[in-house]
Amino acid sequence: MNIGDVSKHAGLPAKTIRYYEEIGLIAPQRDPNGYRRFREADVHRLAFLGRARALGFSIEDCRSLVRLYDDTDRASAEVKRIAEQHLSRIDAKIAELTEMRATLSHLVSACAGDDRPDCPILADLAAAGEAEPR
Amino acid sequence: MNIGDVSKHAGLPAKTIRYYEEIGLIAPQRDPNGYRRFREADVHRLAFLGRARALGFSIEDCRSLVRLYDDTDRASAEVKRIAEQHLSRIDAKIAELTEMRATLSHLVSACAGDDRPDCPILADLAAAGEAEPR
DNA sequence: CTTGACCTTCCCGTCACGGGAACCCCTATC
DNA sequence: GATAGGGGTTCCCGTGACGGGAAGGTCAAG
Repeated sequence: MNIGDVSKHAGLPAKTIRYYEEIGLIAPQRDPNGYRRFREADVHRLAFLGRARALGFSIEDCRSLVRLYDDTDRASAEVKRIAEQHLSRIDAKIAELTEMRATLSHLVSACAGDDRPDCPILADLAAAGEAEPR
Repeated sequence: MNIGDVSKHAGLPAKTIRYYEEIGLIAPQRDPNGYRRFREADVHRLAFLGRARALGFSIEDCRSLVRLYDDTDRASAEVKRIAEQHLSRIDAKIAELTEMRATLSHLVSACAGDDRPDCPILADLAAAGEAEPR
Protein backbone atom coordinates (compact mmCIF):
# COMPACT_ATOMS: atom_id res chain seq x y z
CA MET A 1 0.00 0.00 0.00
CA ASN A 2 1.12 3.53 -0.73
CA ILE A 3 0.70 6.42 1.63
CA GLY A 4 -2.54 7.65 0.06
CA ASP A 5 -4.37 4.39 0.62
CA VAL A 6 -2.98 4.07 4.12
CA SER A 7 -4.15 7.58 4.81
CA LYS A 8 -7.71 6.57 3.97
CA HIS A 9 -7.55 3.29 5.87
CA ALA A 10 -6.00 4.71 9.02
CA GLY A 11 -7.86 8.01 8.85
CA LEU A 12 -4.69 10.04 9.14
CA PRO A 13 -3.38 12.72 6.76
CA ALA A 14 -0.34 11.72 4.71
CA LYS A 15 1.59 14.56 6.33
CA THR A 16 0.94 13.05 9.71
CA ILE A 17 2.07 9.61 8.59
CA ARG A 18 5.32 11.02 7.24
CA TYR A 19 5.80 12.90 10.48
CA TYR A 20 5.28 9.72 12.49
CA GLU A 21 7.94 8.04 10.44
CA GLU A 22 10.27 10.98 10.95
CA ILE A 23 9.98 10.77 14.72
CA GLY A 24 10.30 7.01 14.70
CA LEU A 25 6.78 5.89 15.53
CA ILE A 26 6.63 3.76 12.39
CA ALA A 27 9.22 2.43 9.97
CA PRO A 28 7.63 1.49 6.65
CA GLN A 29 9.74 -0.12 3.95
CA ARG A 30 10.56 1.58 0.69
CA ASP A 31 9.91 0.57 -2.88
CA PRO A 32 12.79 0.86 -5.35
CA ASN A 33 11.27 4.12 -6.57
CA GLY A 34 11.47 5.64 -3.11
CA TYR A 35 7.78 5.36 -2.27
CA ARG A 36 6.90 4.17 1.20
CA ARG A 37 5.44 0.70 1.23
CA PHE A 38 3.11 -0.05 4.14
CA ARG A 39 2.25 -3.55 5.27
CA GLU A 40 -0.72 -4.64 7.36
CA ALA A 41 1.21 -4.19 10.61
CA ASP A 42 2.07 -0.59 9.68
CA VAL A 43 -1.52 0.24 8.90
CA HIS A 44 -2.67 -1.33 12.14
CA ARG A 45 -0.08 0.57 14.09
CA LEU A 46 -1.15 3.84 12.48
CA ALA A 47 -4.75 3.16 13.36
CA PHE A 48 -3.62 2.49 16.93
CA LEU A 49 -1.78 5.80 16.98
CA GLY A 50 -4.71 7.65 15.50
CA ARG A 51 -7.01 6.30 18.16
CA ALA A 52 -4.57 7.15 20.94
CA ARG A 53 -4.18 10.68 19.59
CA ALA A 54 -7.96 11.00 19.37
CA LEU A 55 -8.08 10.22 23.08
CA GLY A 56 -5.69 13.10 23.61
CA PHE A 57 -2.54 11.16 24.42
CA SER A 58 0.64 13.08 23.63
CA ILE A 59 3.07 11.78 21.05
CA GLU A 60 5.41 10.69 23.82
CA ASP A 61 2.56 8.81 25.51
CA CYS A 62 1.82 7.21 22.16
CA ARG A 63 5.43 6.17 21.87
CA SER A 64 5.19 4.44 25.24
CA LEU A 65 1.84 2.88 24.41
CA VAL A 66 2.99 1.29 21.16
CA ARG A 67 6.11 0.06 22.89
CA LEU A 68 3.96 -1.58 25.54
CA TYR A 69 1.62 -2.90 22.90
CA ASP A 70 4.54 -4.56 21.14
CA ASP A 71 5.87 -5.96 24.40
CA THR A 72 3.91 -9.08 25.26
CA ASP A 73 5.72 -9.21 28.60
CA ARG A 74 4.31 -5.84 29.61
CA ALA A 75 2.57 -5.22 32.91
CA SER A 76 -0.88 -3.69 32.45
CA ALA A 77 -0.05 -1.51 35.44
CA GLU A 78 2.32 0.47 33.26
CA VAL A 79 -0.37 1.12 30.68
CA LYS A 80 -2.83 2.04 33.37
CA ARG A 81 -0.40 4.48 34.92
CA ILE A 82 -0.01 6.33 31.63
CA ALA A 83 -3.74 6.46 31.13
CA GLU A 84 -4.35 7.66 34.68
CA GLN A 85 -1.81 10.43 34.32
CA HIS A 86 -3.45 11.50 31.10
CA LEU A 87 -6.83 11.34 32.75
CA SER A 88 -5.71 13.65 35.52
CA ARG A 89 -4.29 16.11 32.98
CA ILE A 90 -7.65 16.06 31.26
CA ASP A 91 -9.43 16.65 34.55
CA ALA A 92 -7.14 19.57 35.30
CA LYS A 93 -7.81 21.06 31.87
CA ILE A 94 -11.55 20.61 32.23
CA ALA A 95 -11.44 22.29 35.63
CA GLU A 96 -9.47 25.21 34.21
CA LEU A 97 -11.83 25.64 31.29
CA THR A 98 -14.88 25.29 33.50
CA GLU A 99 -13.64 28.10 35.69
CA MET A 100 -12.98 30.31 32.68
CA ARG A 101 -16.39 29.43 31.40
CA ALA A 102 -18.07 30.44 34.64
CA THR A 103 -16.41 33.84 34.74
CA LEU A 104 -16.94 34.50 31.05
CA SER A 105 -20.51 33.35 31.09
CA HIS A 106 -21.24 35.66 34.00
CA LEU A 107 -19.66 38.62 32.23
CA VAL A 108 -21.38 37.90 28.93
CA SER A 109 -24.79 37.76 30.50
CA ALA A 110 -24.11 41.05 32.28
CA CYS A 111 -23.25 42.80 29.03
CA ALA A 112 -26.05 44.60 27.24
CA GLY A 113 -24.50 43.95 23.83
CA ASP A 114 -25.96 47.06 22.26
CA ASP A 115 -24.42 50.11 20.61
CA ARG A 116 -23.54 51.82 23.86
CA PRO A 117 -19.94 51.72 25.10
CA ASP A 118 -20.62 50.60 28.69
CA CYS A 119 -19.41 47.07 29.03
CA PRO A 120 -18.97 44.97 32.18
CA ILE A 121 -16.64 42.65 30.29
CA LEU A 122 -14.13 45.39 29.61
CA ALA A 123 -14.72 46.79 33.08
CA ASP A 124 -13.82 43.45 34.62
CA LEU A 125 -10.69 43.08 32.52
CA ALA A 126 -9.63 46.59 33.43
CA ALA A 127 -10.45 46.33 37.12
CA ALA A 128 -8.81 42.96 37.73
CA GLY A 129 -6.10 43.11 40.36
CA GLU A 130 -7.48 46.25 41.94
CA ALA A 131 -8.81 46.20 45.45
CA GLU A 132 -12.42 45.18 45.88
CA PRO A 133 -14.55 48.00 47.28
CA ARG A 134 -15.94 47.10 50.67
CA MET B 1 9.30 51.85 35.93
CA ASN B 2 11.62 49.29 34.43
CA ILE B 3 10.52 45.96 33.11
CA GLY B 4 11.29 44.04 36.29
CA ASP B 5 9.00 46.17 38.42
CA VAL B 6 6.28 46.08 35.80
CA SER B 7 6.59 42.33 35.70
CA LYS B 8 5.82 42.16 39.40
CA HIS B 9 2.99 44.68 39.23
CA ALA B 10 1.26 43.18 36.22
CA GLY B 11 2.05 39.60 37.11
CA LEU B 12 3.57 38.85 33.72
CA PRO B 13 7.07 37.53 32.95
CA ALA B 14 9.46 40.04 31.43
CA LYS B 15 9.73 37.81 28.37
CA THR B 16 6.00 38.08 27.85
CA ILE B 17 6.07 41.85 28.17
CA ARG B 18 8.83 42.13 25.56
CA TYR B 19 6.85 39.82 23.32
CA TYR B 20 3.75 41.96 23.69
CA GLU B 21 5.77 44.97 22.64
CA GLU B 22 7.17 43.08 19.67
CA ILE B 23 3.69 42.21 18.37
CA GLY B 24 2.43 45.71 19.00
CA LEU B 25 0.17 45.20 22.00
CA ILE B 26 2.05 47.81 23.99
CA ALA B 27 4.48 50.58 23.08
CA PRO B 28 6.52 51.66 26.10
CA GLN B 29 8.94 54.54 25.79
CA ARG B 30 12.69 54.16 26.04
CA ASP B 31 15.20 55.70 28.36
CA PRO B 32 18.38 57.12 26.82
CA ASN B 33 20.20 53.96 27.88
CA GLY B 34 17.81 51.80 25.87
CA TYR B 35 15.79 50.52 28.83
CA ARG B 36 12.04 50.34 28.38
CA ARG B 37 10.23 52.92 30.49
CA PHE B 38 6.68 52.01 31.48
CA ARG B 39 4.11 54.53 32.57
CA GLU B 40 0.92 53.91 34.53
CA ALA B 41 -1.11 53.38 31.37
CA ASP B 42 1.31 50.72 30.15
CA VAL B 43 1.14 48.84 33.42
CA HIS B 44 -2.63 49.03 33.42
CA ARG B 45 -2.79 47.78 29.88
CA LEU B 46 -0.51 44.86 30.69
CA ALA B 47 -2.70 43.90 33.64
CA PHE B 48 -5.68 44.05 31.30
CA LEU B 49 -3.91 41.76 28.86
CA GLY B 50 -2.87 39.38 31.61
CA ARG B 51 -6.42 39.09 32.79
CA ALA B 52 -7.75 38.54 29.27
CA ARG B 53 -5.13 35.85 28.64
CA ALA B 54 -6.04 34.21 31.96
CA LEU B 55 -9.60 33.98 30.68
CA GLY B 56 -8.23 32.14 27.67
CA PHE B 57 -8.62 34.84 25.04
CA SER B 58 -6.20 34.50 22.15
CA ILE B 59 -3.65 37.18 21.44
CA GLU B 60 -5.72 38.35 18.48
CA ASP B 61 -8.80 38.56 20.69
CA CYS B 62 -6.72 40.54 23.16
CA ARG B 63 -5.70 42.89 20.40
CA SER B 64 -9.33 43.50 19.58
CA LEU B 65 -10.28 43.87 23.23
CA VAL B 66 -7.67 46.52 23.98
CA ARG B 67 -8.63 48.36 20.82
CA LEU B 68 -12.25 48.37 21.98
CA TYR B 69 -11.19 49.36 25.47
CA ASP B 70 -9.33 52.35 24.06
CA ASP B 71 -12.25 53.30 21.85
CA THR B 72 -14.78 55.19 23.95
CA ASP B 73 -17.17 55.13 20.98
CA ARG B 74 -17.25 51.34 20.98
CA ALA B 75 -20.45 49.33 20.94
CA SER B 76 -20.59 46.81 23.76
CA ALA B 77 -22.13 44.42 21.24
CA GLU B 78 -18.75 44.05 19.63
CA VAL B 79 -17.10 43.11 22.91
CA LYS B 80 -19.90 40.72 23.69
CA ARG B 81 -19.56 39.04 20.34
CA ILE B 82 -15.88 38.32 20.93
CA ALA B 83 -16.61 36.97 24.38
CA GLU B 84 -19.44 34.80 23.10
CA GLN B 85 -17.30 33.33 20.37
CA HIS B 86 -14.62 32.55 22.90
CA LEU B 87 -17.23 31.05 25.20
CA SER B 88 -18.43 28.72 22.48
CA ARG B 89 -14.87 27.66 21.74
CA ILE B 90 -14.46 26.87 25.41
CA ASP B 91 -17.69 24.90 25.42
CA ALA B 92 -16.54 22.92 22.41
CA LYS B 93 -13.23 22.19 24.09
CA ILE B 94 -14.93 21.13 27.31
CA ALA B 95 -17.24 18.85 25.38
CA GLU B 96 -14.31 17.28 23.57
CA LEU B 97 -12.37 16.74 26.78
CA THR B 98 -15.42 15.40 28.56
CA GLU B 99 -15.90 12.81 25.90
CA MET B 100 -12.25 11.78 26.05
CA ARG B 101 -12.56 11.61 29.80
CA ALA B 102 -15.56 9.30 29.63
CA THR B 103 -13.86 6.84 27.31
CA LEU B 104 -10.59 6.94 29.18
CA SER B 105 -12.19 6.64 32.56
CA HIS B 106 -14.12 3.61 31.40
CA LEU B 107 -10.97 1.97 30.06
CA VAL B 108 -8.91 2.76 33.12
CA SER B 109 -11.43 1.25 35.48
CA ALA B 110 -11.56 -1.88 33.32
CA CYS B 111 -7.79 -2.34 33.51
CA ALA B 112 -6.48 -4.56 36.28
CA GLY B 113 -3.24 -2.60 36.55
CA ASP B 114 -1.20 -5.53 37.73
CA ASP B 115 1.86 -7.33 36.35
CA ARG B 116 -0.06 -9.32 33.77
CA PRO B 117 -0.02 -8.18 30.13
CA ASP B 118 -3.77 -8.30 29.46
CA CYS B 119 -5.00 -4.75 29.12
CA PRO B 120 -8.37 -3.47 27.92
CA ILE B 121 -6.83 -0.07 27.25
CA LEU B 122 -4.39 -1.44 24.67
CA ALA B 123 -7.09 -3.76 23.36
CA ASP B 124 -9.38 -0.80 22.74
CA LEU B 125 -6.68 1.22 21.01
CA ALA B 126 -5.84 -1.76 18.83
CA ALA B 127 -9.41 -2.72 18.04
CA ALA B 128 -10.63 0.74 17.19
CA GLY B 129 -11.99 0.98 13.69
CA GLU B 130 -12.65 -2.71 13.44
CA ALA B 131 -16.18 -4.03 13.15
CA GLU B 132 -18.01 -4.51 16.39
CA PRO B 133 -18.89 -8.17 17.01
CA ARG B 134 -22.63 -8.70 17.17
C1' DC C 1 3.52 11.99 -25.77
C1' DT C 2 1.14 14.30 -22.72
C1' DT C 3 -1.90 14.72 -18.93
C1' DG C 4 -2.98 14.21 -14.34
C1' DA C 5 -2.71 11.93 -10.09
C1' DC C 6 0.31 10.24 -7.24
C1' DC C 7 4.69 10.32 -4.57
C1' DT C 8 9.22 12.48 -2.68
C1' DT C 9 12.08 15.95 0.14
C1' DC C 10 12.66 20.48 1.97
C1' DC C 11 11.50 24.60 4.20
C1' DC C 12 8.55 27.84 6.50
C1' DG C 13 4.54 28.91 9.58
C1' DT C 14 1.60 27.96 13.42
C1' DC C 15 0.76 29.91 18.98
C1' DA C 16 2.54 32.27 22.84
C1' DC C 17 6.01 32.45 24.71
C1' DG C 18 10.72 30.13 27.52
C1' DG C 19 15.78 29.32 27.78
C1' DG C 20 20.04 30.82 27.20
C1' DA C 21 24.04 33.30 25.10
C1' DA C 22 26.49 37.51 24.61
C1' DC C 23 26.65 41.90 25.87
C1' DC C 24 25.51 46.76 28.15
C1' DC C 25 24.24 49.71 32.44
C1' DC C 26 24.20 51.16 37.13
C1' DT C 27 25.21 51.03 41.98
C1' DA C 28 27.76 49.58 45.93
C1' DT C 29 31.65 48.03 48.03
C1' DC C 30 36.65 47.11 48.77
C1' DG D 1 39.90 52.42 40.38
C1' DA D 2 38.62 47.68 40.06
C1' DT D 3 35.14 44.57 40.76
C1' DA D 4 30.95 42.15 41.90
C1' DG D 5 26.11 41.95 41.58
C1' DG D 6 21.83 42.57 39.75
C1' DG D 7 19.48 44.91 36.61
C1' DG D 8 18.62 45.59 31.46
C1' DT D 9 19.16 44.66 26.00
C1' DT D 10 19.02 41.91 21.48
C1' DC D 11 19.22 37.64 19.05
C1' DC D 12 18.41 32.95 18.11
C1' DC D 13 16.63 28.40 18.94
C1' DG D 14 13.06 25.25 20.83
C1' DT D 15 8.39 23.91 22.05
C1' DG D 16 3.86 20.16 19.92
C1' DA D 17 2.08 18.17 16.25
C1' DC D 18 1.61 18.87 12.43
C1' DG D 19 -0.21 22.01 7.71
C1' DG D 20 0.88 24.55 3.41
C1' DG D 21 3.25 24.88 -0.49
C1' DA D 22 7.28 24.63 -3.74
C1' DA D 23 10.13 21.89 -6.76
C1' DG D 24 10.64 17.77 -8.75
C1' DG D 25 10.38 12.34 -9.62
C1' DT D 26 6.97 8.23 -10.97
C1' DC D 27 3.33 5.86 -12.97
C1' DA D 28 -0.96 4.44 -15.54
C1' DA D 29 -4.29 6.04 -18.99
C1' DG D 30 -5.59 8.04 -23.17
